[in-house]
Amino acid sequence: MTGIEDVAALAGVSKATVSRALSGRGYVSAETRSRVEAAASSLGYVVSSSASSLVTGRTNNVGVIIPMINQWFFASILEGVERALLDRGYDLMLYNVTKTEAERTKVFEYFLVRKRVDAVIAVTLEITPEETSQLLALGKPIAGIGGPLEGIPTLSIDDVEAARLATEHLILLGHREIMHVGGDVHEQMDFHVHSKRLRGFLEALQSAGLPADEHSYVATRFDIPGGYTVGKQILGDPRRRPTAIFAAADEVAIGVIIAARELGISVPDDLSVIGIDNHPLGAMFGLTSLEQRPDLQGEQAVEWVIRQLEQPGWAPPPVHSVVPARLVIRSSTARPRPRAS
Amino acid sequence: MTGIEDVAALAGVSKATVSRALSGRGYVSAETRSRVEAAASSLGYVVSSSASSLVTGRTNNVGVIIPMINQWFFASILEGVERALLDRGYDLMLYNVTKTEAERTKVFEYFLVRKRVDAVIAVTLEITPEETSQLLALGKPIAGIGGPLEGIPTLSIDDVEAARLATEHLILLGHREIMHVGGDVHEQMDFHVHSKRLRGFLEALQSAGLPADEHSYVATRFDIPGGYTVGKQILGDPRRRPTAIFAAADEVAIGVIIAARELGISVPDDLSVIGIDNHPLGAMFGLTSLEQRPDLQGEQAVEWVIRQLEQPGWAPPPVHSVVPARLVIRSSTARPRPRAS
DNA sequence: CTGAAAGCGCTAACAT
DNA sequence: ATGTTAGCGCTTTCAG
Repeated sequence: MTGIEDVAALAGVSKATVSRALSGRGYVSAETRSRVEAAASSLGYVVSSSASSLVTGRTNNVGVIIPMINQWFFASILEGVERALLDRGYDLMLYNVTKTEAERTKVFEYFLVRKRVDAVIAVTLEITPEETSQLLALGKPIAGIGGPLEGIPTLSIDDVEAARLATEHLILLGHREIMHVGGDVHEQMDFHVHSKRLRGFLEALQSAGLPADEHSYVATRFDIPGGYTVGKQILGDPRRRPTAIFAAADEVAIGVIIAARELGISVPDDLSVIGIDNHPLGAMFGLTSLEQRPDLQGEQAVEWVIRQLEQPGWAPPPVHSVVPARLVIRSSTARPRPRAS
Repeated sequence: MTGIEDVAALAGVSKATVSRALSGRGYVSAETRSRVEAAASSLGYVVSSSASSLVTGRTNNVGVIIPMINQWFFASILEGVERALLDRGYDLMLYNVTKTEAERTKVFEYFLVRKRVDAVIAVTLEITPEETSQLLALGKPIAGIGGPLEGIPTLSIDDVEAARLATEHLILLGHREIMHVGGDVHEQMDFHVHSKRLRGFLEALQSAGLPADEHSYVATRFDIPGGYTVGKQILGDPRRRPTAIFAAADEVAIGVIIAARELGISVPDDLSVIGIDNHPLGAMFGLTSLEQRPDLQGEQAVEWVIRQLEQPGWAPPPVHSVVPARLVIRSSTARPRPRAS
């Protein structure tokens, strides 16, 4: 394996100069630099990251802890993080920590045990206070996405606001019988997403002077089958059927629409459905949705940690800060035509 | 940061002994070992991976190159790979290489440039011969999943056989008008999956003495919307409608079923649909499916590369070897009742 | 079974 | 602007 010494010899300079020329740190004359670069590439030289990490203390790796990969939201975040990281010249170490205790400890051990990452990005991680302090004890930049992590700067959209916007959109279209299909407020891994979206919904109704009771809201699993099941129930009885539904997530909304279509209910003609996320499948179902860009959140988190790495002293926005996603009503997709009023 | 020297001092032994005790390599008396371990954990000592990599030449990292994350098949592989790697004590470096040229070269540069992985797993990577040789030139264990990579041991299911099994299942149930909805044979990133599944389908028909013409097969995009679009076309005309459909992937099958239900066609009563993959959403649509376990392929690939790492001399099965997935007909879900004979 | 010592390949002062 | 030199923290002969 060709090392820095070979390059130095070929270029007729010292190892130090090669290091400076290739890393861009320190003064090197343009002429020398190009000679070194030529030598390096002709030899196919590449720095040994272990050697350079050993002396600099920097690994150029960022660890990502994520609870699942096989769901649109999480996969999107991961894609965004990966893209941003690669772009900035960092590598991504993936830790898919599931709920099982054994795996959790293993991951935390690895992180704490191996000093191989410069920073950590934690995605909707549900962790105990002690796990948090273990993370913090690393003394490395950390950013969270999607769930407030006590003591850790976290990114997420403004759920209350998003829900309110969605609901107001329906109200503006003339709907008065609007129902909310959301997640179970008592669910694990909630991070108050469900309760916040419910709150935004209720606030919007209230502002518009519309009544809200326990029939205005129903909880289900946060995926397509969840929405489907509930959709069949809600829409089965024509007398109780709302004219519009605000689903807390596109996946739920899609389930509802599938159910509706099977029942011969046309969306959006007979029933308006709006969701949050802008899930790619939405287009197929004529779904109106507020755009949440998990990939952008991922990119943002990367910015946060890298900025801390590269300009010491800089600190991300305070704990639990909430960065609103771009909320876009794709009105072209939504043409609700309420029967009521 | 506490180093090996501190541990040695506290345990009253030399650095060398600490190293042996903690790494498990070399002779250390049981008594000494436990003293060292106690010292290490009381100090919260962890080895510096850069230092140890520098001297051993091993990083304990495996690189994974994958073209996309946000799709069931790919995410499943990634989950399987991650699980297996974590289990064996390796870390996973993720490289999501999309089609854009810039990103590709960047990834390949990183791999070639940084010597930070011990092995590489390439998922359905469509690479040029020179990229292949770049990979091979790394001189590190490599395994591919899903697409035959010239010169690289690759895992995939037996597509022809899977398609044949699925089709035979329908034939056995009495169907004679069976249609295949598959991917476009001329598609990029094909790896012959589409043509192989088509071939298996045709062979099954032929063996059963059933006719097959150009109307027996239709190509579409390999996802839910793709299946939906085609479903509407195929099933719209009651006279041409087949009694059964073999979809080349569950996602396509699900699209077809959604279309069928909207048309008032009951699955599986009026129409049998079978797919390949055992996609989790299948259950919601009463879909019969052959089980493909991408996560298991991921785990297998990990075994291959790690085995090469840990027992030099061992070699994985020859190039392009095909490992059949577990093919499970979930007959409980499928109750086709053909109108024809 | 344990210790001493020689690096692994590079970077960062410090000189020049 | 470039060269010299002293390690970074660990593993691994080689002695004992």
